[in-house]
Amino acid sequence: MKDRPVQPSRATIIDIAKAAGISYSSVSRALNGLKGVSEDTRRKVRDIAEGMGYFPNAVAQGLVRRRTGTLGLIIPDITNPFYPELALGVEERASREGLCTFLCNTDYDPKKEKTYIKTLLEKQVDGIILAPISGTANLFEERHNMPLPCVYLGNAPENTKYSYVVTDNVRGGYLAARTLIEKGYRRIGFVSGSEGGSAVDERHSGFVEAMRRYDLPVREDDVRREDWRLQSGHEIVSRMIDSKDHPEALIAGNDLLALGIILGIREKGLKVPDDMAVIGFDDIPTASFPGIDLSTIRQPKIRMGEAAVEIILDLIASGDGGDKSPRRVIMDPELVLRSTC
Amino acid sequence: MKDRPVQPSRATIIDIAKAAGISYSSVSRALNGLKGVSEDTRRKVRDIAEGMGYFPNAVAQGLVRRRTGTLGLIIPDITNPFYPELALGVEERASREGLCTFLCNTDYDPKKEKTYIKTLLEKQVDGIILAPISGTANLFEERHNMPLPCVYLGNAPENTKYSYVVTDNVRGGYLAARTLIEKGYRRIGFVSGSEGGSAVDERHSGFVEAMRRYDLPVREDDVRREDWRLQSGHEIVSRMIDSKDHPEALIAGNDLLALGIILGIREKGLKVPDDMAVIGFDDIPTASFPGIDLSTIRQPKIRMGEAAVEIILDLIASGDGGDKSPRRVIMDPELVLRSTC
DNA sequence: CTGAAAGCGCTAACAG
DNA sequence: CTGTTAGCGCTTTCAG
Repeated sequence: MKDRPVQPSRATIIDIAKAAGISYSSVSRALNGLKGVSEDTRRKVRDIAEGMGYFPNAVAQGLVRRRTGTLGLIIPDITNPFYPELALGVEERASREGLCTFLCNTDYDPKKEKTYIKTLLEKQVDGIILAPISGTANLFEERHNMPLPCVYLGNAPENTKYSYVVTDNVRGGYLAARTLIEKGYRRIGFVSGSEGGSAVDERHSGFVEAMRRYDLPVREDDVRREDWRLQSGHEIVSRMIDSKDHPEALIAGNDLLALGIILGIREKGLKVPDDMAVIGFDDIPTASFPGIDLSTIRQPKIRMGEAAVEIILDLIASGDGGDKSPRRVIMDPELVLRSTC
Repeated sequence: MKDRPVQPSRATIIDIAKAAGISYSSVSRALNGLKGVSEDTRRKVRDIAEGMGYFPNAVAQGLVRRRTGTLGLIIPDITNPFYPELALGVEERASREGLCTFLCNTDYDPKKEKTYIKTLLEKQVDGIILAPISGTANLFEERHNMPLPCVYLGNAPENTKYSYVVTDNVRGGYLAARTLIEKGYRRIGFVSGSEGGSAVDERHSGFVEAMRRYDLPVREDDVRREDWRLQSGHEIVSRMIDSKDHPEALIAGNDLLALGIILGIREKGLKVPDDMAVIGFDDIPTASFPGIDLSTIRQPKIRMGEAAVEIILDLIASGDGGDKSPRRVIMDPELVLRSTC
C-alpha cells in the first residue's frame, strides 16, 4: 500500500476543467483570451487556475501551434568583448516579443557551428541568428533550404540568399583612413587578422580607396594581416618600430588589435598619437576606458542585434521560410574620436 | 486545382515507417538505438531517414519524455565583464551534455528576474541557474517549491534550501587585506557598492578580520560603500585624495571599481602602487590588460559556471526536485598579483 | 523482433 | 456559449 505523496506534477487544463465542471477546451479558450466563453466562465477558470498554481506547458503548446517562441543565437565566443552587446540586442528585443533565446557558443569551431544549427532545428526554434566565424562558409545554404527564418549577423557570406545585418565595412575603413588623413597623417598602415571573411577585406578596401582619393601611396610594408589577437598587434607594431621606418598612423582591423598596438608603442617609449596615431574598429567597452581612450569606428552592436530579431519577426509574420524575400540591413559605422588620433 | 508545392514540412517517423513498410514504433526504436529491432531493419531505417533528411522533433520528444534538454541561465547583464565567463562555463558544460541554454538577461530588474523564472518553467527547462541581482531575494523559495533542479550562481541568499555555487568571499576579502598588509601597507581602505547581498558583506568582513588579526585599525572614513560603477571608484578616490588624508592602499569590491580607482589616482598625478596601492576582486579580462595590470582576487568564473551545470545534472539524475538534497559548492578565490600592489 | 494502441498537454475545427 | 473530436510527433507499454 504505497502512500508516498503523488509527484506534485503541475496542474493541467484538464484538472482545471474538472474543478470547474466544464470541458477542457473551454478552459483553453478562457485562458487564451479567445472569444466564445462567457465572462463568468472565464473568471471562474482564471480563479481556479490561479488557485492551482497553473501555468501552461509551452512544449505542448509548441507542438500543436508549430511555434515554440524560441530563437537560436550562434556566436563564436561570448567572452570576446564584441559579442555580448550583440547578444544583448538580440536577447532584449526577443524577450520584448515573448521569445526566449538559446545562447550557442561555438568557440570558433566550424564543427560546433554546424552541430548547433542542427540542434536548433530539432528544437524547432522559430528562427536562427548566426554570427558566423568566417565570412566565407555559407552555413545556411549548405543545408539545402533552411525551413525557418534565418539571418546572418555581423558578417555574411558574399552572395547569400539569406537575410543579414552587417555594418558598412567599406565605409568604415574609408572613414578611418579619411579621419587620419585629414588630421595630417600621410603614411598610414593597416593591421588586421587574415581570416574573417569579407568584413576585413571590405575594411581594407575602404582604406585603400581613401588613400587613393587623397593621392596617398599605400606601402606594402605598412599593411600587415596576421591574426586578431591583442598580442599580435603588440608584436607587429614592435617590429615596425624596430625597423626604424614605420608609418605615422595605423588603422587596426578591430579594437583588440588596436589595444595591442597602443601597448607596443608605449612600451617602446613612444607616444600615442604624437609618435604614432592609432584608430580601431568596433568600439568595444575597453576602448572607452579612460587611460586607453581609443579612437575607433563603432559598429552599432546593440542595434544590430535588435535588427536581426526584427528581421526574424518579419519573416515569421510573412510566413517566409527564410530565403524567399531576404532582408538586407547595412548599418552605418560611426566615427568615435578619442585621444589616439 | 491548386498545385503549389506542398509546404516542405519535415519528414516524420511516420513517413519513414511508410517508406520502410514497417510500423512507426519500430522506426522509433531503430532511431533511438533501443533493442528490439533487427540490425537489418535498423540499417534500413537509418538509410531511409538520412535519405529523407529526417531529424527528430525535440518538442514532441520533450512532451512525452518530460525532459526538454534545455537549461535556463538568468543573469543581470551579459555586458558586464563578470558574466560572459560565467555564461561560457555554463554553456560549454551544458552543450557537452547535449543541453541547450536559454540566455536570460534581466538588466538588473527584479521584475524581469521573476518573469523569466516563470517563462522558463513554462518552457519546461530541465533546470534553472540563477545569478541573482541581489543576494537577499530568495527567488526560488518565493515560488513555493520549485518543481525542478535549481541552483544559485555567484551569489546566494543566506539560508536558502536550494543549491548554490559561490566563491568564498570572506576568504577573498581576507586574502586581499593580508596581501596588502604583508607588503607593508598599514592604512587600508575598502570601497564597494552598497547593494549586492551577502557577497559584499562577506568580502568586507574578511577584510576587517585580517585587519584585526594584524592589529591594524579600520578607519571609518576609509570604508566607502556607494555603488558598483567604474565612475564611482573614480569619484571616491578623487575625494579621498583631495582630503589630503587618504589610505595607503585600497581594496575594491570588484574590478570595475578598482579600474575607476586607478584612473582617479593617476589623474591626480599620483602613482600606483607607490602613492596608493589597489587590489580588485573578480579578475575580469580588462584587469590583465597590460597598461592596467590590476592585482586582484580571482573568482574561478568558468569553473563556477561548469559546477552549476554539474549540480543540475546531478539533481536530475537523482530525480530530486531541487530542494531535497541541495549541493553547496564554495570555490576558493585566487590571489592574482600584478603591478598595482 | 514487431505492431497496435495509449497517451504527453494543448489547440482548433466542428457540431450542437 | 460550450462540448466533442482530432490530432501535433513521438515514446512506451502491451500483446503477439
